[in-house]
Amino acid sequence: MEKLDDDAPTRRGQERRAEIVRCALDVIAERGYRGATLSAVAERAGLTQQGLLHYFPTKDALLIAVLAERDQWDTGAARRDGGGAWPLELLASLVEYNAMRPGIVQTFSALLGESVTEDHPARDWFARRYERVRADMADTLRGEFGDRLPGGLTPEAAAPLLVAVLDGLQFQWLHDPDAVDMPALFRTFVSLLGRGDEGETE
Amino acid sequence: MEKLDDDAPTRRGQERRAEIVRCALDVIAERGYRGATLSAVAERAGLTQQGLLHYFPTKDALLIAVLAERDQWDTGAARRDGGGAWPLELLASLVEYNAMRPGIVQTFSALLGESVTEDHPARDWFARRYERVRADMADTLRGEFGDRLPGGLTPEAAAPLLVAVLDGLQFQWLHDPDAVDMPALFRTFVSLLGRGDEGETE
DNA sequence: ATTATCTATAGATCTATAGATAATGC
DNA sequence: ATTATCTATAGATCTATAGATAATGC
Repeated sequence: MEKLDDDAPTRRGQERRAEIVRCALDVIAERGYRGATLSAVAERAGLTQQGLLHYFPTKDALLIAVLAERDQWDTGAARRDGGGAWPLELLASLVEYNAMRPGIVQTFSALLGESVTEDHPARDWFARRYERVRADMADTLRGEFGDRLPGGLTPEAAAPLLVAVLDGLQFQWLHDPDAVDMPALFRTFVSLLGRGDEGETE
Repeated sequence: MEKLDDDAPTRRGQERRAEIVRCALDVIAERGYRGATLSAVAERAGLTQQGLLHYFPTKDALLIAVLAERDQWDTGAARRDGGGAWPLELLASLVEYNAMRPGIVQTFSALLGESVTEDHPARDWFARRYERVRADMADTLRGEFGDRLPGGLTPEAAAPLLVAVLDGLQFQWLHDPDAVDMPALFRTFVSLLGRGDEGETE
């Protein structure tokens, strides 16, 4: 009595959509969202611009799919440690992982930058994401350390600083990967938070 | 025997140029560089798009003028403390100052984001700027604290983290100024660097 | 029938060039 | 003379719509 697809596109169609989203990620990394033309994305996916609009009726619809992809990515990362929470050590290894994927880092750094401009279609998404990430991070830190981290900060103060270091290091690293050892610097910051008086090697 | 203007434009012309650059800063804040059309900048400056091109022959020439403006700004800030150097306290008050000028913060955050994309005309400028800022900051920290900060970090490790916190907090603050107390959070970070075991209020 | 693509094209923009005209400064 | 602006316009793009055609799945 169950219908297998309600209005669900065919499997084939879903794969094609996913493929187009992947191409969009690439093109956004190269030119940002405003610079990413439908034609460029379509060409990379091997179809015409009008063919692309068959899958995503507007350019914004494509962006929404890109952001949804990122949401899943985040959820996946959170799930890997079991409970929507990131202990510091897991965060550090996430940064190591990111350092091997400059493309995806570049995509979302470019989008983050654009998103502060007025009426940008990803503006709300980033605002909400930050709110959520800060709250989750603070919860996690509180669960791990209580009301004070070893370094002396409250979870509510440490959370936005952690996020800031993550984002900020990405920009420096994208501009000069050889000069900025992103994973090592992040670990240095983490140990600064986690134990106030550990010696750090540069 | 001295000629007052070699090929220098008239005073009037220089003022007009400065005015146009200010308008460009505004429009970039609203739409980023790629989204900032010459017409929009021209309209804000009260002339036609072709009139604007009389002062800046290409769009990139206008961007270069915008970045030069920022260079002067930075130089001014560095000079305020006497020697191209920023002790931590002065940095903290710079952040307080920035928190009162969301427009300019937004302009350069948007440019920073765009600059990671390929062939962006500001790409080199940001890469070089970061290199210089990190080096200056490390020098300053070393001059102030020697080879170890009180919190245990080397100047070379602390410098990129400081820059990352500055940039990263700006994005969060732009997205939600009420939720993110940028100056307070920056001070918290500074005191984490400066003294490993001070109590922090949230 | 539905899905996947394509050709054709409308309707906006965008940057930049060419060349005219008015105003300003020696 | 030089500087400041304007009108006109070329030449590219860009997003999106309309409608045709081929392929796929019940």
